[in-house]
Amino acid sequence: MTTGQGAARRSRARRGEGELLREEILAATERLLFDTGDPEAVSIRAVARAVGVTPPAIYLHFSDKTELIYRVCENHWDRLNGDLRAAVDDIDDVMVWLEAIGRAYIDWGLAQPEAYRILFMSRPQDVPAHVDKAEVIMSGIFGDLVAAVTRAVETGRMTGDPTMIAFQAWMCVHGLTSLLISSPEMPWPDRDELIAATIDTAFRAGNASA
Amino acid sequence: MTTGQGAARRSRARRGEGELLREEILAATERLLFDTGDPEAVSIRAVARAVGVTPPAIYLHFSDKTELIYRVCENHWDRLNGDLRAAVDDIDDVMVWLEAIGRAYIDWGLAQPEAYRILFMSRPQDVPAHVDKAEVIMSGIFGDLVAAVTRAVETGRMTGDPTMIAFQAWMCVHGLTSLLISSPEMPWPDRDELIAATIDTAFRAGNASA
DNA sequence: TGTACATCAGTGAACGCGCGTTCACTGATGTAC
DNA sequence: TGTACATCAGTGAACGCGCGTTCACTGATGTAC
Repeated sequence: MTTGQGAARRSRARRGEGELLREEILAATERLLFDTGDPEAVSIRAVARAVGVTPPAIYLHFSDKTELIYRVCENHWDRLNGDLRAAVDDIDDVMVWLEAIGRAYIDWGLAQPEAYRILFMSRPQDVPAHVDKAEVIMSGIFGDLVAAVTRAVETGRMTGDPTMIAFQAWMCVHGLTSLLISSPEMPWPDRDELIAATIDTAFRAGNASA
Repeated sequence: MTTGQGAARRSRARRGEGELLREEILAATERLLFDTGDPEAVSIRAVARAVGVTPPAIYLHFSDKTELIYRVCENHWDRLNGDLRAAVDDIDDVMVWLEAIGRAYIDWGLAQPEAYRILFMSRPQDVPAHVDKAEVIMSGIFGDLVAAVTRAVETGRMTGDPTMIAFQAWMCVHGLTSLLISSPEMPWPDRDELIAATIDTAFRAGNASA
């Protein structure tokens, strides 16, 4: 087996159902990306093999490799935002919300390390030039975080600059998540304890009682 | 220019001086690695071009590509440990030492982001199998950190489990360093302020006065 | 001091590979009449 | 209900590329006698 000989040859879509292949290509690319965590390691040919189709068929749905990879990353962002929002959807108390979002973030990254790697640990040049990563992040869950911290400060439950506090909190949870991903073989302390301590530290910058 | 046509053809070393080429190869590989931050993006052929030599000449000094890359990474670790130790060499007070090492770590990563990326943000499979990364880290500057925190706890200046505190501190400074490296285009708050706040947070887990 | 020889530090050409992409094509599916 | 035709969803072969690695070789440098 060279690179997984993939599905048997895919039967051709009926007329008007060409879009089905598009979805299959995206799903296969995501699987490959998930396995390797490296956009460069995913090839058009490998995707085609995985789907059970010849390489030129990919070009019927994506203009080139860059666009294909980009579409998949777009999905990652959507999933991250969707999953995290769902995890804290029904929480009213802002301090509880903050703790929950921190945990949800760490869990998400550890559950799908390769997706996390692509979103937050990749080289800037791996992101297509027309994507405004700052805008993507700010309009997503991180924007919610800043809003939540702002509310906490306004109600006197935290003190300091909300943006600063939010960035610091992000750095704490990212530090944990990314180190566990990139160095799984380290003799880490108990993982649950580590997560609890990190959540605790993450929002201490703005802890009014500190 | 395809990939930098490199030096003009290198003049041949005199007899007994073959090891000179070895050093030049390592230096060129390090430069290429530094430019890309991606071990996969560095090729034997590109290294040979950069040195001004033909590809087979590389094999006179390294058994294969994996060994070449590994030797360069080894140098990175040595430099990290050497630079950081030098930065805190003459500090006696343990709390001052901790703050200084945190700053030195962040500065080092930001000054050579691609080296940092290779050491702390790469895929586990990019590291040659026979390297015990845990041992490399523990015997280096991180070992010094654990020792320092232990001293701080023993003298009553911090409280808690030294290993836990050290790991948490590492995560804080790593979170900052790696996010600044991987997302330079984000609208970060003032960098100096961010660094100061992170150093502050990093050791708060064990801050006896908290 | 001169010459044959071994060795060292490389070179040059070639191998087989997988890659992204293009191009001309095919053949099943649906539609018009 | 039957048939000619357009279209859609692909295929198959080929391009040129850079890669890691191997192999047989070369020619300057130093050494033994």
